[in-house]
Formats: sequence, C-alpha cells, structure tokens
Amino acid sequence: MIRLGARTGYDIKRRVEASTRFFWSASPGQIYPELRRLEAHELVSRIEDPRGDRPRSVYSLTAAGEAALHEWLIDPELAFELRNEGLLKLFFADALSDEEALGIVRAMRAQHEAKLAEIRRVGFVYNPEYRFAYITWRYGLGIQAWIVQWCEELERDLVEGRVPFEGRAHELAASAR
Amino acid sequence: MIRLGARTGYDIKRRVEASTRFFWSASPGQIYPELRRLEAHELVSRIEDPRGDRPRSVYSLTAAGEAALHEWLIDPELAFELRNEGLLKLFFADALSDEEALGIVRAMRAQHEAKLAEIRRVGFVYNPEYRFAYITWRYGLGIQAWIVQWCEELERDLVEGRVPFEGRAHELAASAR
DNA sequence: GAGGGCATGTAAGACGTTACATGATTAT
DNA sequence: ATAATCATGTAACGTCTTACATGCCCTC
Repeated sequence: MIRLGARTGYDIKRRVEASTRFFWSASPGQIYPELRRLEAHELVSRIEDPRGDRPRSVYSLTAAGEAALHEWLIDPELAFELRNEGLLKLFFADALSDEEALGIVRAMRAQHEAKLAEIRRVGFVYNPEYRFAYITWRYGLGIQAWIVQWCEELERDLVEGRVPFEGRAHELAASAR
Repeated sequence: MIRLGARTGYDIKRRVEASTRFFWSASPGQIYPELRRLEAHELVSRIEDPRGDRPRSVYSLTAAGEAALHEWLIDPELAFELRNEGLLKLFFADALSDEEALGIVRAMRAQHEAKLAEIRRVGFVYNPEYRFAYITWRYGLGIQAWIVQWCEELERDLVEGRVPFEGRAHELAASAR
C-alpha cells in the first residue's frame, strides 16, 4: 500500500477498507505495530511529522523494502483461508425442519447480496495504470454473484421439494462467460 | 459432529478433514480444549474410556447441548472471513512484469485445481439422510470450478494482450446453470 | 518383536480483533 | 463555540496453529 502511495497507518487502513478488505482485511491493531516491525527491519523508513501534540509517522519504502515486496509477489506460495459460517450451518441442516433449513439459505443469500452491493458501492474507475486492482474488483463481483445465484437455485429446489442440484453439473458449467 | 456420530476428539478431527475443512477448519489444539469447555457448560457429557495407560474421552450431546446446537443453527448471524493471498498479490501485480503477473494467475489456478481435485477425492455418496452435507460438497465443486475458469479467462486475456474482462459481465451471467 | 502409523492429547506462541483513549480538524 | 468526525495510536484479550510428547495397535 505504501508503494501505491499510502503514507501513514491510517492511510493504509482507508485503502484496505476500499479495496483488499474483501479478500484480505487488516485492523489498526495489526497495521501500526507491523509498520514498526518493518521499520526495525529497514524495509520502510519513518519520518516523524506530528500534528500539534499528536505524534504522527509518515512512511516510505526503502530499496530493501521494494526488493522484499518483489520477492513476496513472485513467490508462488499462496495462503488461502476461509471461514464460512453459513456453509457450516448448512452442512448440519439435516437436523432442522425444511423451513428452518431454508432460513439458512436465505440468510446466506442476504449476506452475499449485501457484499455484492458493497463492492459495487466502493466502485472502481478503470485506470490502465492499475489494471490488476480492477481485475480483483471484477473477481469480487463475479464470485459474489455466483454465490447469490447458487443460493437462489437451492432455494427453488428446496421450496419445490426437488432433490437439490439433481442432474445439473455446476462444476462443469462451461456457461456463457 | 457429535450429533452426527463422532464420539472422540480424534473422531471429530477426522470428520472435519473429510468435510467441513474446505470452508471451516479445526485443529487438534482447538478441538480438545473446546470439548472440555463444552463439558464445563454441560452441553456435552464425557465418559472416560482409556486404552491401556492412555486416557481417552468419549463424548455425547446432552439435552442442553442439543438445544444450544439448534439455537445456533437458526441464528441468522453468519460469520464470514476470507484470506486469499493469491488475490492480494494480484491486486499489487501492477508492480510486476507481464510475465511475472501471469505467474501469479497460474499459481492461483494451480491452487484451485488442486482444491477441486481434493474435493472430488474425498468424494460423496448421496444419502437422503444427509442431503445438506451433499449440498455443501456441491457448493465446493461449483465455486472452485468457477474460480479455475476465471483464472483461465484472465490468463487468455493477459497472454493475448486484451483488456481483461472487457465487454463481458460475469457478475450478471445468467449462464447455463 | 520391531517399525510405522493411528490416536490422544498439551504447551507455547503467533496472529488478529475489539475496545478504548485522545488530540486535530471540520462543519454548523 | 460546540459537536461531530477524522486521525493516530495502544492494551487487553481471544483464537488458532504448530510442534511436540507419548502410548497403543497392526503388519510383517
């Protein structure tokens, strides 16, 4: 984020809120101490620029920091973690009545519709300088929409008493992309 | 998991590995202490059933535990957390050469192809008693396949020098479901 | 009867979040 | 002038993972 122009911890926080938070969030309690650690390793440099009595630190990337960023970016190791409580509840929904189970699916759909609306709201102006930020934004739209449609389809099957997903092959869908 | 027949901590661990881990994982260091906490709250009961010198605890749900499970299942609050390092790197990929950026997308695709293969491997036999476990398994197949296809499309656009996703509307795709 | 994998945990510590404190700046 | 919001952090706590310890059981 510093490389993209963020100068302070708060600045980083705001940019995260408007972009990566949908797939990688960060809280103030993470950001500020991490900046100090990066400084200790000389990957960023810090300049004090207080506002009145209030201390304030402005950061910039060092050459070593730029190199470390590049190393990280080209490292093919990719962490992936997911905690989806909706799916977890759905997994155990055989213990519920049909109506209660349907309630879980509806709650899931509402959640992902809200995410979709949020992603649209933060929006994105296409800028050829930042193609990839736009690409990840499109990913967010696409996957949330897929999930919403999946929920809708499941709701229909449950309401109409069909065996869910029978005879369809989502996982093979070459669909109109 | 106890309600579905798991009797020991290890048993829970094995079942998680074969099912919910794709959207909600759990490590031994979580499972064992949590069982003790549940016992302290009288939501499960514990019977000691050692194997030789080795202590061993067998658990079952109490009536209060069953009620608490039901309460949780019908509560519409659904936690959702995601950490996707591939997307995070892609977000910053404007700092890379075209070839390096493409490397990220390929690594992402490989990761999700591996997940897809794993989900297929653990497999699932449809059982009308456990419809919803099957439904979440189908979700896993479907979403991983969507991601793989998204990566493939992005790779094509990048290789052929097109503006990614131009003129297409994933997020609206009514596609062949 | 020895080796390897299965089973049952524990300890330590990394990681992240929530809640709070407080000063500066802006709006009314 | 006062209130609201922006900005800059810190402290405390909860959660989760990794690594380890160790005994049992099965196979050869």
